[in-house]
Amino acid sequence: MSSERRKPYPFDRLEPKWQTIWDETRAFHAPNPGEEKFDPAQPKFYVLDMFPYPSGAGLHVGHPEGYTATDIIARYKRLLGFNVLHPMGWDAFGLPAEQYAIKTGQHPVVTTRENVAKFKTQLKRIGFSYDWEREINTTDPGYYKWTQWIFLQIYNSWFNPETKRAEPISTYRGGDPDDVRLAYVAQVRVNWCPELGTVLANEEVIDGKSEVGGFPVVRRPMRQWMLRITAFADRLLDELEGLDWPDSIKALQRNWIGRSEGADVDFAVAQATIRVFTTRPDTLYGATYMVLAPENPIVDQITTENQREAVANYRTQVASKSDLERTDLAKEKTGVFTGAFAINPVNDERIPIWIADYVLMGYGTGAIMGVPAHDARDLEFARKFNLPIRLVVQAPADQESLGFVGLGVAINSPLLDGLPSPKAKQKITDWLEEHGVGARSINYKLRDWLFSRQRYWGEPFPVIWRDGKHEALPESELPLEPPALEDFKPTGTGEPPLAKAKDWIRYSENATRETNTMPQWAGSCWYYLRFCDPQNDKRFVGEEPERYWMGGDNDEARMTNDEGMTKPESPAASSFVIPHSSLRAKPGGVDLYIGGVEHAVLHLLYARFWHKVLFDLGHVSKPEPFQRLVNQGMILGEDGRKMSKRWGNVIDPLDVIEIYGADAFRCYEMFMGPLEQMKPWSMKGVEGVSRFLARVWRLIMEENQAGEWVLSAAVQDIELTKAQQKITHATVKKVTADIESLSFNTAISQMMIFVNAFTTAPAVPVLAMRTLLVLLNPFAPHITSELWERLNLGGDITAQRWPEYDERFLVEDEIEIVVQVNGKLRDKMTVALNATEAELEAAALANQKVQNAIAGKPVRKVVVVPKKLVNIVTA
RNA sequence: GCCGAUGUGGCGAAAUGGCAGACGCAACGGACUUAAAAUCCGUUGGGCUUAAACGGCCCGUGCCGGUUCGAGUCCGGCCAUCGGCACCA
Repeated sequence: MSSERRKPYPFDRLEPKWQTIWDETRAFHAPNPGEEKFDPAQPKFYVLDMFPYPSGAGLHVGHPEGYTATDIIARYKRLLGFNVLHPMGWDAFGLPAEQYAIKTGQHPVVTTRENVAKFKTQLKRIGFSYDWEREINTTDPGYYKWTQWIFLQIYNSWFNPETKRAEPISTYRGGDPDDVRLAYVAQVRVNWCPELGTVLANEEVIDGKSEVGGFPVVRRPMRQWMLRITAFADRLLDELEGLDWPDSIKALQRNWIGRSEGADVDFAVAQATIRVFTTRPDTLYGATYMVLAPENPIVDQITTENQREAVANYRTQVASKSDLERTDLAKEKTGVFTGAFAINPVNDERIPIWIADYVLMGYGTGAIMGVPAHDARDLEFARKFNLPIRLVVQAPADQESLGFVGLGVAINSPLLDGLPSPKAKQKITDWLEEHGVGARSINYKLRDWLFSRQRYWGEPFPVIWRDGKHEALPESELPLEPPALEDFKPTGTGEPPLAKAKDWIRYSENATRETNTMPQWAGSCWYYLRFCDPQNDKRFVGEEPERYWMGGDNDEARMTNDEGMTKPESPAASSFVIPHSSLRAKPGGVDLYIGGVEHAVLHLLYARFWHKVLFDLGHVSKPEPFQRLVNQGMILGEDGRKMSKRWGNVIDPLDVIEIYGADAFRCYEMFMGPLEQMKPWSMKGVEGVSRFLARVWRLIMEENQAGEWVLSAAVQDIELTKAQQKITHATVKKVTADIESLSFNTAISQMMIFVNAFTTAPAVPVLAMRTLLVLLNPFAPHITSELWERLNLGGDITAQRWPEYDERFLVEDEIEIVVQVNGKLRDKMTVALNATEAELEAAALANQKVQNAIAGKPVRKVVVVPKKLVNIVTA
């Protein structure tokens, strides 16, 4: 051997070999309905990864964590006979790609092509079983043609509040349809990022900085394209219920949508009526002042002459503050009296009207009633400006009523006294409605989606402007490709780079093209649909493939057995049980979607929104796109810190594969710990898993005199011993159940136990190896394919059926029983399986250690759990 | 402040309310080897007892309480760490 490290088994030769074979035989191609080799008798399973941005840095070990999990599921499901859709593609439009292009001074078309090639090579080297014939790229005209087409569907729709559905704009019977379109243009205070030269959605701004790059973001009014996602707020909220998603993600989405129920209340002022929103109408009697947002236009109308200057100064001061400064909680409350008064409708009290920046124009009505006794912010404000404070809610006995913000009992409120808060809310709201001075009301934190960007690398809007009005580009003109620009950098002024392409802009004599582009999320809002039918040039997805892969109506073909894995006692009963599957086809959508938690309120909310529009318009068969969602946990560096260039702790998958092979890499990623948990990388851990695979190899292969690997003489066609029989069936049972529950770490543990048990055996039964190889195949596809071939077991391992187990082989004649005294372990006894409870009790009481522990005390009770334990309770 | 998640050996972690620490890493001891690597076998939560071994005993899953014959697991209350939201009325 040379200085090169000796490989524990020849993964460096066999892994590329099998990858080539899989490519050449189209081993993982999933035929669509109607296609050759499509088997309609089999149920479908759609298992999807969140497709990556092909960044210049290539893969890091975080990417393949989720990808390996989905690949194991895909391979496992195929072995169970499912038609498995397991695709991969590239989310290549958007800021990261464009920033990279600018940084490297290359055109994004070039960098994207290179980055995609790099990612693809890396993914292939890990041996993922993607159906590469379905590969898609959001920047291909053949793809974004349909992104633009879907935009037009949205543009040509409105949300009918009666039906609570999106409907074609032609059904709108009101005035100007442009007022109700789901895609509209509005002058809004946007998040403008000077550094990136573009506006950003609320979801893309974190702590006043851009999510991409971390650059400062300022507020600035601009005319922009918006998508009316708020119309779907209730459905986006309600339909979360039925989804099999982590509670934490559901909570994040609920939080982001931020639904609040309450009431609008009208306060009369001299010149007008001011409406406030409150979630606590039951505290109306406690309103001792009113506060308007400084930007509220009504301020101009009501401000009195001698307060005019102070108000103007305050408004100027507020306008100059950044969002970050304004929302700084630590700062003191500020505000100015307008000189005006409002009348509280419930008691005709005259209360002063203030303006203060703790009231936001963008939420509710931009006006609040100040109830200092029962709101922390109002209390702080009232104390600072010496405004009156009136208790109107009695707190529970052990708590102070002043500053109590929970639910209590109404006091000092003539109409409501003695009522618990929820009842009081109802009563006062009814009263407000009866008197025409208020109504039930619901508000959301969710804002409409700011959908345009002043960047080059995105889908151009299929929209033209004529006489100051927008109109849709005819479908026949899709895809609308962006102009080929030499200089595609942001202009910095807010004018999109596309505006530089004078010829491109000019659509006709009197019409010009829209020059904004769509945000990076557009392509990822529907890519999972395109995977169903990626080459279709007539539709965004064919109806039949969409129904098959995204539908949920193939119940009759489902592989389920609700009896689960429990077995009847009688060996005469059917021996083989197909395990209960938590991964079975559930009604509708992608059956399993794995990706990072960072998309909780971005991609996952946007995609649900688009999907619902498409559903309402009859283009897709189910209302939700992703039935089951799992987030993989972040992988930290060996030092326990987040991987980053800064710490020099980034692990490159290819470096690991070079030394230990792709199978070891895959297995280690899964062996580290629970999929959803954050966990640190450990090269030593990879080595351990690599040793395990090498033991599997040497169980079947041995080196001859010439240093060649040949089939081991120990492998023989012999019967399994009883113990081997048992561990084999136990392993099938555990590995199957663990894959179903995505507990890949313990599945691998069980296979290690299995291999350890056979390592010492004088002869290795080929039958046991056969079972092991199939079980291990989803985890380590290369080594198992090679060993399957070497053992000459017939066919390709990917065409085998998943092994079944027989509960009968798991039971023993004798079992070990735990004996406790007062819940403490004292001894273990081996007893016959069929020992009666009375026999168990007698045996336990006769036990010497038990007698010692009892020490003559009277026995009060004996608990017998058959096949498990005996617990003796003394006085 | 609100919402969510997590606390178990030296480390990654296992444990349908029933033997805490499976499996792996690290460490230590042994076999093989001229030697090393690789491989194989063994030990390994803490403490007490014992000359030593065997054996025996006590303690131990963030903290305090509760339910139970029995709690890492269920319930109540705290603490800590991480993530999200945050003047949202």
